[in-house]
Amino acid sequence: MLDIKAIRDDSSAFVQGLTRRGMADAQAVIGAVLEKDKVLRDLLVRLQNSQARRNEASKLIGHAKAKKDEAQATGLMAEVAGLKDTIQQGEQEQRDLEKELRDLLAVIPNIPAADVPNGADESANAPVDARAFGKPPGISNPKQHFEIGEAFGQMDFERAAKVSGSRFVYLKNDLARLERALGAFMLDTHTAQFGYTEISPPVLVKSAALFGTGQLPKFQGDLFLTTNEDPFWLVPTAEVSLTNYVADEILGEAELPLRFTAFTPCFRAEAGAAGRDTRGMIRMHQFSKVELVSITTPDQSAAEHERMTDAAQEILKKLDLAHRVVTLCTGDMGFSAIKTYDIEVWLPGQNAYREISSCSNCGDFQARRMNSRFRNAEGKVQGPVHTLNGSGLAVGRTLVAILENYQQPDGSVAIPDVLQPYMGGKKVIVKT
RNA sequence: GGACAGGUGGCCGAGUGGUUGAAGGCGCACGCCUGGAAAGUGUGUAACGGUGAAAGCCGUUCGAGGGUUCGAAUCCCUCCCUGUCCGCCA
Repeated sequence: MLDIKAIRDDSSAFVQGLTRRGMADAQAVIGAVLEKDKVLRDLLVRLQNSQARRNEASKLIGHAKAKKDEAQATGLMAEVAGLKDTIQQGEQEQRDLEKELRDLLAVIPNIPAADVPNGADESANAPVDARAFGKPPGISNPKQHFEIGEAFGQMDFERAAKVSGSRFVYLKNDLARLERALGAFMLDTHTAQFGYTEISPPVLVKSAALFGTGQLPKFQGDLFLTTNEDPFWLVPTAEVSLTNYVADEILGEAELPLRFTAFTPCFRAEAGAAGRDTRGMIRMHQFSKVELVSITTPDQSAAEHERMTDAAQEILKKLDLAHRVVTLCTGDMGFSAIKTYDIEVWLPGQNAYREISSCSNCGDFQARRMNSRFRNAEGKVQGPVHTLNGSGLAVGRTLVAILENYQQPDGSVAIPDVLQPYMGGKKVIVKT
């Protein structure tokens, strides 16, 4: 949620920021917000004057009654009775206007940071050369991960389709264990090396949580919703559960930054993705992911963003997987972000770099929606915190990357050194 | 799911219709006291919004939303949450 006061102070900066994102009618959108805000504030001045007079008169009534001055009390009571309708009407109008203003603001995306490159789509994303790691391995006639997994008899899309439909998979045996190993390895790295606190969070959440992180109300179509009387949403990412942990709270500055990590399933409807990545495990309705979330003060968030990206990259480095990092351009960023790094891992089977992590600084955008603030050592409330989230990493896609990058000429797949302890010492995966 | 009991400031806790935004305590901040500290003692200590150059003034908020009343933390209705017991259950 954008800050209405900041919009009032410098609306052109917001028009400019939204235009950079590719919003064609940014001027009109901000104009509508300002107009609604003006109507609301005009109402508040009138309403509050009436309320002040009512309060004053009511106090006088109390005094008059105490002094047994019934005549004065009766006169004042008549006056307040006259104000009653005006006030009740005004209060209703206030509620309506506040909701209308909130509804307008709720669907406006965050403003990109100054150092985010302009652009309409992923072709304008900017490589971060200093973060690039490794070289694509020279594998002749590389197989795709699903060819390898199916040949092993450990990756079964057909049975998954029978039971659940498309975009689901059964992993079996060593591949099932590999998923669990990756989750444990990632959690261990983030907790031990980067100070994240391991969390096992809810994966069914209320609407308010999804509003807080920005998935609702605009992106309802990407989500699954249960059908019971008080429905739940299935989280599309643990970002929702981890970030909303601090919703409606005022945190002490001394306890910041908070760093949370969790290994959870994620659920995405993938509406609008028909025909994309239809084969294999790249795009599923259900997948597992290790998520990173940081809650910081405003002055820490930019540095924390770099640190979080380091943590995510560290996993790929330990696995010795070639990857590159791009800064998403204004047109390719998510709704809540002010700046995003995507980490793209090399997939020999696809002969391409594919996204395996996305690390975003959301500034105060989510904090404002969640009502998460912090106070300084003196106890003074300082305003909204900053929130960041990143994949550290997408476990399904990491498994894909391992299969494709570690495939051997004999059809087996070597297990990266750092994972062998998690695989009971096993060094290689073969057909079972 | 059923039956009770509750939801008040950073925390605990008083408060059943009229200077109560809220006693008291804890915590915290500053001062006094002390060689220094503890103890003791004094003062201060909510958020959000409107208005204003500022000081300030005003409004809203006692789980949420409605209602009664001239006036609601206090009375009524609906909902949510927490605790305890029972039932069910991984």
